Amino acid sequence: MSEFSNKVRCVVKNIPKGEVLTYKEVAKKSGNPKAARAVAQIMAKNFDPTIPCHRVIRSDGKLGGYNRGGIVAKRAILQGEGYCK
DNA sequence: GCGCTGACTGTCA
DNA sequence: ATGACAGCCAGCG
Repeated sequence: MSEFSNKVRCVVKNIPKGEVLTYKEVAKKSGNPKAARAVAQIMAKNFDPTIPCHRVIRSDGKLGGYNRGGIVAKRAILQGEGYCK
């Protein structure tokens, strides 16, 4: 695992309840503002149970995806935490 | 080292 | 506003 992936996990893990960061923001905080795609790649295949990946969304305001119950579960979790769009 | 893939993003028609 | 295109990056075979 490279340092970048580790950073990504750390950033996502630190997202407060009720808040959501875009892949771009996460990538930026991880050290690579242009690695939004890489972030998505890490989340998509190497999911970490300690990370609330459901708090990571697209810059469009769309949810993107979820590998742990589907986009539906993700939406439900966000709404449950207070993120209502 | 090369090429493919993907939960992305920004720009143009 | 919507769809198509190109650019970028890390992980894997």
